[in-house]
Amino acid sequence: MSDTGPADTTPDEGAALAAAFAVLNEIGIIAQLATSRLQAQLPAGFVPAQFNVLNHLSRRPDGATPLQLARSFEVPKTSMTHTLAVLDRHGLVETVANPADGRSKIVRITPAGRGFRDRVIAALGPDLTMIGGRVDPGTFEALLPHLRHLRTVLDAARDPA
Amino acid sequence: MSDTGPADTTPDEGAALAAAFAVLNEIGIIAQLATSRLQAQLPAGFVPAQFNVLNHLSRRPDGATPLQLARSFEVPKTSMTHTLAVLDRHGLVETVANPADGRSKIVRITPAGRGFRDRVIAALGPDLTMIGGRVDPGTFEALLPHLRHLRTVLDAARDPA
DNA sequence: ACTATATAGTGCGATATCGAATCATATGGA
DNA sequence: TCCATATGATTCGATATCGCACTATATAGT
Repeated sequence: MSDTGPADTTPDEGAALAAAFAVLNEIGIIAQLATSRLQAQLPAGFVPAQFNVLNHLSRRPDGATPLQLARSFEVPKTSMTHTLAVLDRHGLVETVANPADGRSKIVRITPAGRGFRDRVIAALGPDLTMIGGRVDPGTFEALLPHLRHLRTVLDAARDPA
Repeated sequence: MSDTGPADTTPDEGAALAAAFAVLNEIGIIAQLATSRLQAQLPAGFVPAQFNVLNHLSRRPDGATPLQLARSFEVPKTSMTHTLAVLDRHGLVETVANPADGRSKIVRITPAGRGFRDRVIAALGPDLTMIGGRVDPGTFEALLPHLRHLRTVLDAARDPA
């Protein structure tokens, strides 16, 4: 068997698997590095998961239910309950009853939450500019469509959930 | 200001920032989805971080020090101490004194650890094959060189550490 | 050699993440 | 209507992750 690939496949399948494995490996490493940089820009006491939820909600003016958020981020409901409790405690999101379902809630970002998000993004700017200045021109543009496509496929291939 | 970008830049800078932000956003989402799939294939009680260390060590026959591992994954030393303690307790890595530095240790993967890693990768195969069958042909090959390049730049741009 | 400082690793307490169980409300079928 | 089952959310206990403080060893300057 090859160094990184799984066992016993035809050469073509093996090569395809190796490429997929390598891509996801690189993506994992880049995400780790990017998360570290995000973490470094967050106020003390906040973690990337909390910012990510705020960022997500900033594009949903109508809000979302905790379960929808949990599914979007592929985390257990209980983790989202905790994350939302923290954001709520800081006044960055607000929670109201779901008029369509008495068991559920609607979570919305508050103006304070929007300000928080905007400040973090602004703080990331110089970092991103620095990175942008060091990569070959066109790198991001070359990556983006393929990444969107891959994400769409992965997203559609989730457990029937 | 644009929807996702930071404030007050020239149009060109703004567009470049938006592209970089979008790429890292997609990468983060894909990594999340991929991690969930990895998680699903791990034996109960193991987390991706532990597998990642095993996978990393499988390519370093001479082993690595805990600090090197912590830096590779950009996690605090204390997190790595814990991760290695779990792997050690299960006999998946072994730890010996560092002959070159009395304060340090060398961590190596054991045959059991290699078997563990190989089994997980084999279990991932069908999943990856399914994904490979649903993405446009050439997607992974198109992504890989640019991702490697981006990772290299991010890696080189880390704090002087 | 001696001292000051830097570095590798760990112990501890706090928060984050997660799985199992629980409670409340919805939904579908007799 | 009543009951069985499904679903949204939370509580609780266990593990993971992390920052701070500490110990032990190394290194540099004198």
